[in-house]
Amino acid sequence: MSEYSIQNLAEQFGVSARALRFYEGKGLLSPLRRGQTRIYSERDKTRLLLTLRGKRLGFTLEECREIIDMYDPSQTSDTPQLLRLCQKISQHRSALLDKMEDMEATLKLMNEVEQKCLNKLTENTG
Amino acid sequence: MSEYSIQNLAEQFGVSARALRFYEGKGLLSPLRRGQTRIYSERDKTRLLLTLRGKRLGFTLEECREIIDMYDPSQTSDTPQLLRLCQKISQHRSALLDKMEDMEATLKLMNEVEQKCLNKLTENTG
DNA sequence: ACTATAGTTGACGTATACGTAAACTTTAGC
DNA sequence: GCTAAAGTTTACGTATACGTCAACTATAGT
Repeated sequence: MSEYSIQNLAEQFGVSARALRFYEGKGLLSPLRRGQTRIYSERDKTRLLLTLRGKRLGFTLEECREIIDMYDPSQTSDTPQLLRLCQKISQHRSALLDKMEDMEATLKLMNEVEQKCLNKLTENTG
Repeated sequence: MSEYSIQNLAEQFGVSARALRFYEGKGLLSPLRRGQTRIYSERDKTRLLLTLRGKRLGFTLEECREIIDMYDPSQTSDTPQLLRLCQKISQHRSALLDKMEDMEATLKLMNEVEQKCLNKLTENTG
């Protein structure tokens, strides 16, 4: 049950088959082939989820790939590689926390404007 | 003190003058002119801040403009317009909260991978 | 008056992220 | 065996967000 056709996977995530092939070209997905036909696995599905999530957060596909490759259970036991991984995680977390601040600031502003808006509306009615 | 040249404003935000002109073409900024020369005000500065913040969150410039125009103290007292504003705020807040969920999920994943990474490192050392 | 500096308007170039059409192959159903 | 559906590659097209000249103007300093 962990095999998906290109159309199936595309529909599951609401993207086009073209997009999946494009992501493959960018190294984000690497489906097996039955003949020429692409066969997507659970791993591909997970990576697609992370890709789209990253996109929504404003990361480029290249950045998504970097992050996702990092998190992929490639399972290195090599100490220097593990250290580099920890470093990269720190970097990406900083980037995310920065975005988080942007979001909180934006939400705060939204709430303020909404309050002003509601106040005016009650003025109009009252 | 609330006037800035194009270079000055660009440097304050770490963007190019070209970008500021581009944003102007997109309706995000609307500096006054002294002759042909652009003079940026505090309002422009604020809108630029919001623009860059929106960009970092993955909004297009067009979306940024929509949001920022909305929040700009144009101060409508017109009831139907105020109601539309409230609606739009709700929409944008939903979009933001979705992004927030993406971020939290990503942070959670980061922490998990980091933990695994640290565990392996202690294994290697121990 | 001369030059350096900053600014202006085109206009073309570029990277990202796909869309879309063309031409062909493979697979499934009748 | 034939057709329709789904898949493939190749290649050009498009929207976004600027970068990068080019050619000209305007202003400040010596």
